[in-house]
Amino acid sequence: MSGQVTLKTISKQTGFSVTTVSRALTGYDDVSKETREKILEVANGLGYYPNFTARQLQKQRTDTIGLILPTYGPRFNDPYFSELISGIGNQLSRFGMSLLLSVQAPGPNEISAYRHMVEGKRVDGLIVVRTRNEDDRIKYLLTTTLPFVAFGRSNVDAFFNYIDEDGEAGVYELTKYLLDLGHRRIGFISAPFNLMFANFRLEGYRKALEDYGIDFSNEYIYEGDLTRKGGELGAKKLLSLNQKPTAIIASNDLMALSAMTYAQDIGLTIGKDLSIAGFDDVTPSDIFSLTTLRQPIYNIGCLLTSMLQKLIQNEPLDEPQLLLKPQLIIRNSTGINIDG
Amino acid sequence: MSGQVTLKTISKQTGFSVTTVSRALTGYDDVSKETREKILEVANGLGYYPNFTARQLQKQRTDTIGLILPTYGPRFNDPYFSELISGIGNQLSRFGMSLLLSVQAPGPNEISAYRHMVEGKRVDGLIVVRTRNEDDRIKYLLTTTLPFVAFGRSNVDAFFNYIDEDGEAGVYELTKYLLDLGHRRIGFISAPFNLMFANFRLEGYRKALEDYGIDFSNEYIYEGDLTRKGGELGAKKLLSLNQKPTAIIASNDLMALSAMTYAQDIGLTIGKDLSIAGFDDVTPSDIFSLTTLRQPIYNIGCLLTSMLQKLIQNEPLDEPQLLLKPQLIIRNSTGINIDG
DNA sequence: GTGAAAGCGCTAACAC
DNA sequence: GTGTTAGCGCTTTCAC
Repeated sequence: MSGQVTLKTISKQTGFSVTTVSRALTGYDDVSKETREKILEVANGLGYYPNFTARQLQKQRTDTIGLILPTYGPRFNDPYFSELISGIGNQLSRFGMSLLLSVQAPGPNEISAYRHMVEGKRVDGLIVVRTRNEDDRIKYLLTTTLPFVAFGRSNVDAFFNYIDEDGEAGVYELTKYLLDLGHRRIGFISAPFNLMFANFRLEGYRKALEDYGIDFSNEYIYEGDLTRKGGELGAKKLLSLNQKPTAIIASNDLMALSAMTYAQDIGLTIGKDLSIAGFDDVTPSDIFSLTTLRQPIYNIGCLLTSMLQKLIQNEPLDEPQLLLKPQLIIRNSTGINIDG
Repeated sequence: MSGQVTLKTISKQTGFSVTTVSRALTGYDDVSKETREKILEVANGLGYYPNFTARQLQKQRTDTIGLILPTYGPRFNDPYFSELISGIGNQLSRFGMSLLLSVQAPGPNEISAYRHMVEGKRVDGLIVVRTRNEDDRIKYLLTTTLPFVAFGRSNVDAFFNYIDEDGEAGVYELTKYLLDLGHRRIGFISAPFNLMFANFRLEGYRKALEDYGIDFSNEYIYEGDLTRKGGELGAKKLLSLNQKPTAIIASNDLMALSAMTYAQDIGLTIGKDLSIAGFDDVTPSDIFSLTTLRQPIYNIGCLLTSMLQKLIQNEPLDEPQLLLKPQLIIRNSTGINIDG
């Protein structure tokens, strides 16, 4: 590996000490102009590039943040994550930082993946996504000193920084909108109940019914898994009830879209025989003209990252816990209830 | 930072030298059983975790591979990348390796992003995706000694390892299928021509026409940008020709889907008035019943990664240049030509 | 202004 | 078996 150009190489070549070379290259002003120029010239000629690892070790800083995607199965088709990553990546690059990405399904190995990053000192901070009930990852991170930001709240007994969508308010508004259209039997295809956002969204639904004096019935709730399959099964179950719902809300667009497909397959006209709404407003939802609640996921990725960057720099956060209001996007998948 | 537990801490605590501690913990067998047990006990008690950076520096190995996503604009909604990342991530985790991810649009800064990873010695290898004509990234990597694998071929004057889909064969088959359905005017919404796969796919189209004795006309070709917008514009242009095409092939599903939407909006029935086909078979394509060519992107991610792992280990590759045949998936978006 | 020396935390070559 | 020594490439006191 004689090809490797280090400070030592330049030092030998120029006659200056490694220290001086380092200072010249880093831009310290206590190096004479001549020296600096000479060193820069040689460094450029040799194609010097600082060794990141060495710098990290010395500085005890990696300029890298970590993200562990909690994905099940072989794929994560939910466009949710790709938009998020895009936002994070773009924001990071503005500060010359990098992203260390892992893919690890929730379960016994998950915390190991976090430990690996945290205790192996691989990252300066972490972003936790898709928070859960009494989230183990957050509990773990709270025992460490590593800065982190969560996308989502969690019911743990301690303060932590997060950004979240106000799913409750969003779904409340959506449900009210459907109620105002005359719907009285509204099905709900939920996300897994261990996910925090599932409960908030369901709560918005429950409250809206309550405010309209309509009984909440478990029959109308289906716990889906956020995948297309889940949406289909949910629609199947709800639409086979004696008292079929005239509208269905799904906890994410992916499930809403497949519920829609299922309903169409059994001959229902969406927006007339059955209203369907989702949550997220990811890519194909507008093509399907799906009524939904928009989360600006790309922006949230940026925001999460800049929050984390501030935490790492020990700068104060103006809003350590940020609750964003999703925007109700009304399209053609919902309409007035024509069913008695 | 007294909290940091290092080999030194354990060394002091147990009385053994740092070396011995290191060897005991790494599992060398030249440490006595007693010593090892004692050391392990103390290490566990203290919650020791090896410092990754230090290990990297010493070993001159990062156990990390790099991926720089060449995305334009604020978003990359193409499910393509998320599936790829998922495959890469899962394969990496099997070997205890990590992924360093960057997001960098093609352009003057792109090579800097590569240099940053390569010359900063941040990764042991790289995956290059979405190869281009005379791909600068590949040319650059060829000047280094870093192992890399490309997803896609490129017309550079040197050998390199890649996996690619045989887009030419795939589109040839698809075009023939449409020709056999009686279509004679077939539009083609291409990917940007600087992308290698764009040309291969177009070539498959051209050859099939040739084999059927049909003139190739530039009028029927639209250079799209792989986004939804591009598909819409392409459909608009092609469907406003005097001699409208009766079928349209798009270079990816995203464009095919939005072309489909556009065509529906102007009153055409897909599969009857107009046949549409895409390429990729990403998530929502089956919902739309889009005829397409399937690329197993998740698997390709796994394959790319295991190829790269072998290269890094200096193991021989059975197939250093792998050309996969995409699978034609026929759905309802294509049908016989009813137009004279 | 510049250099010598120390050290970040780890591993490896070589003694004993 | 275990310890000593050296070193990965860099930054940072602290002298001079």
